[in-house]
Amino acid sequence: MTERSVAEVLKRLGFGYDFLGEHPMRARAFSNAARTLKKLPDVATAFAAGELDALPGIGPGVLDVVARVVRGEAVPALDDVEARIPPGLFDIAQLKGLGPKKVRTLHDDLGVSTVAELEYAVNENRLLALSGFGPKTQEGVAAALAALRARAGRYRLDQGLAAAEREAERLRALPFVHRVAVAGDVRRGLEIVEDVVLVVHLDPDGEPALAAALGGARGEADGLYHVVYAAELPVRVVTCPWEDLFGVVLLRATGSPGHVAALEARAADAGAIFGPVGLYRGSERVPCPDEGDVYAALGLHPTAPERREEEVPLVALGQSRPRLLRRRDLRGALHNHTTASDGIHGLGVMRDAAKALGLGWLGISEHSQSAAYAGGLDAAALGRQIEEIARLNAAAPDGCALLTGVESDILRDGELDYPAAVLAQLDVVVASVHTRFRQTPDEMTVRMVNAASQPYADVIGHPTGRLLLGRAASPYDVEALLDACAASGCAVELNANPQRLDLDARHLAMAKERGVKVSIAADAHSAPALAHLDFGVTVARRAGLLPEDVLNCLELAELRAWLAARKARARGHAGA
DNA sequence: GCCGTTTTCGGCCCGACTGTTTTCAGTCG
Repeated sequence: MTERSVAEVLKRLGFGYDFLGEHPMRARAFSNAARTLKKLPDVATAFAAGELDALPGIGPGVLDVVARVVRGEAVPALDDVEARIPPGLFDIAQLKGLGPKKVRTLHDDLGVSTVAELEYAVNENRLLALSGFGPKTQEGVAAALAALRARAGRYRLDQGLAAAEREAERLRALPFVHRVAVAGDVRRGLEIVEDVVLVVHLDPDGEPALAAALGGARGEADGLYHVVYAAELPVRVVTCPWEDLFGVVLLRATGSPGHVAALEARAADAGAIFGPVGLYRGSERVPCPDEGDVYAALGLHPTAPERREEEVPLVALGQSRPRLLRRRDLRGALHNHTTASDGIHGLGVMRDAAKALGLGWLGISEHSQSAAYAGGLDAAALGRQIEEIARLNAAAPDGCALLTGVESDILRDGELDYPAAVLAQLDVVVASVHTRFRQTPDEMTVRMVNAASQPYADVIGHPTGRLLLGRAASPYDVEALLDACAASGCAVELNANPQRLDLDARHLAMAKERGVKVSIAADAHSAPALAHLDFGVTVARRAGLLPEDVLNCLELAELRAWLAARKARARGHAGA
């Protein structure tokens, strides 16, 4: 039912060849290609545009696989590999700490071919006897299995949003459907969702036909029918039989329960009833074709979907309310990568893509020298990029301005990865942790506070290091980091990659309280990935951020002034 | 399989970490 993505197919080929031990270098080639294409949000579009062959590590063999996957055809090489490897082993290979070699041992020496069998083997301590395995390995596998169970049925926002849009399109194509809207946790922009909720206005007798068209199960709750079916995610379609009820149904299907309860209480205070099938004053139903009609009838400003949480108060008409950040407030974005480190597009392509998104400036921050695996730049390579950026800026003075920078690894004690003289040449320094995630919380707190106090650190990148449904946030004292940022003037990043969304909304609100500026970073490793900024705006809105809280909203000259002030402070620091 | 101031063969990101070993393989970032 769910077709595999191009990157997944390539990854399976890579693992398969590695597991079979026949073509180790071919395996690496496919694994590398999978990693490269993962940096593109939409491989099919890039393939259709003929943009893939230019990418490093993408040759005729990989392109052939991509073409087949995009066209929905079978991939003979994958069929061959999958015919020779029990399917469960591909799942086991996803577990942290288990690579092709260890999976091979598990299979050959223990007869394990499924996740369930692996769990059973772990419970019986049977991994201990395997060569290359020991108590720590078994503990690690047990933890990875627990993490796998914990994320079952949970999806990232980008996955939920993509599925919601696909399913909404599908519903709109049905002749008896008049209007479709995305609701639920996806609409409120939760970083992790469990299902997709859609609201449809359809013919009064259209609901059985809807269930038939979707192949779903019918149900009924609070006087409304819904249809439940499985797509990439579980989908629940709430049906709205009357046009002037749509606002009510959409509002209630969007939630949160706490927000809906607050609206119900507000209605009750005004002697009205806000229920599942309408807003009633006495026996009269108030027509509410849109959500705004509900809020207006209750004497309220509409609450943005991202702010509809229990702890966010309703705002009465006549009360002033701050205007939340919008996408079009963004003038630029920091922290992006090019082919100079581990990005897949060059400076010119990145700049043009940023301009096409309406951005007037774009910060380039490649990996630093310690990050050899990501093609980190030494001081000389940084110097060459600074010159190239100067040339590009001079050649197109009216285009999107490129800012020089680096994403410096934060070393074990919080120091940056270059001497001050090198950092001083750069427009902006983003400081991020990429190694030694397993320091104790106290050590990590000291490390992060030190990093935020480094004179040349301008932004702390993806501050907790979490990977959603992958790696937990580093369990250190984020408030101590924010205090240090408030003291030093260092900004914090909201990494907008949907796998990170780091900091989260709760911590961003704490940053705002302290007056710490937020940098919404695409952390783009390809030109199309700049679009991830949209997710950043969603999270920023959930945190209640305003344009004035966000560095991206500065005009180029204002940003340069902010950076220059930090540079002057750093020089003073060095002179002291 | 991909790639090329190493260019049609012969290499292939590389250092750190970890847990396992008894000198290092496997995995990760």
